[in-house]
Amino acid sequence: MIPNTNSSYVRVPTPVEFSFDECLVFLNRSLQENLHRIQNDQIIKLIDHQGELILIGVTHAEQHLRVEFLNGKPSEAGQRAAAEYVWAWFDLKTDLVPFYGMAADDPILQPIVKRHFGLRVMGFPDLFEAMAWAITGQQINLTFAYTLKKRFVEAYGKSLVYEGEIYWTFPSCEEISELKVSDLTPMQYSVRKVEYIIGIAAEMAKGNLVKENFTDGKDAQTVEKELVAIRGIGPWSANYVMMKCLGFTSAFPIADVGLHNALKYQLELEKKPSIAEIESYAENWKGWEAYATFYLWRSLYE
DNA sequence: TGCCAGGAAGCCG
DNA sequence: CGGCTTCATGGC
Repeated sequence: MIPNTNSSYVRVPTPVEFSFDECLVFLNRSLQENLHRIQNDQIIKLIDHQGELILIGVTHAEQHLRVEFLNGKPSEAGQRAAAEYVWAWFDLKTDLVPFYGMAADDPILQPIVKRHFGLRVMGFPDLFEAMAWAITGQQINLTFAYTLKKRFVEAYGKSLVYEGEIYWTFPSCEEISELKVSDLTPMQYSVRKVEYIIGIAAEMAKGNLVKENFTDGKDAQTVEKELVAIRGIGPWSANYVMMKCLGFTSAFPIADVGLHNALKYQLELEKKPSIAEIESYAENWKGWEAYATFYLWRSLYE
């Protein structure tokens, strides 16, 4: 191996309301996760910036994340892209003070927020990844969803070996747009999910579907409507993508089974709450439904 | 072993 | 618009 003598890094400032450990718990939730690896409190992840493969090692230091470049110093644009990726990944742009102010008086959220202070909505900066993962996870258990993602990534993603371990990028929309349905069904994706994913990849590859279209100041209702118009994206997926990729703290995947189970356990209910009951609980969460949901999900894997 | 899983489309009235 | 059916297969 060629020794990396020109070690370099960038810093990404973190707010006070930030807990690296809480974010790590989330990133560690599946043993099948192959888009990052965590060892010794360092997150290692491969990023594809316009064809430039950048392997980053993220650690936490005083009031910042240190983003180290492990496979050589990237271009200036690559360094900037890596910093922006981390910024979006940990949702560092959101000021959580008002959320915590609201949650302090909320009977459901108060204990969870206290226990997991500093947890951020861990996101998907890449729109194609967010949409493809949402579709993959529809109606199947998370363990199986991770199995499917692992097969998908290892068939069509780019990879790089570093210190004996292999790191992957999520497949690009350009590559997936050229696939046939029969390329993916052997992985045990359903035919319909493959149609959805390839269809979305094709629209993105043609430039008809871009993240900036949804982050240019449109209100949440408009964005949700535009997303739901896309085949394969229903209300749950639209709100999931808005929450995890587009930065809407008001996004609310209210039909989510995990959310229902979290509320059931949290409130010690006999059965899962109805949508109407959830709407009632959520009246207090206005503007922060995404964070309420993410913290409730967190409460499921203590 | 049968019900459940981080749903959505398509059809019908 | 609201309800019902189909898809599809692993996990536990």
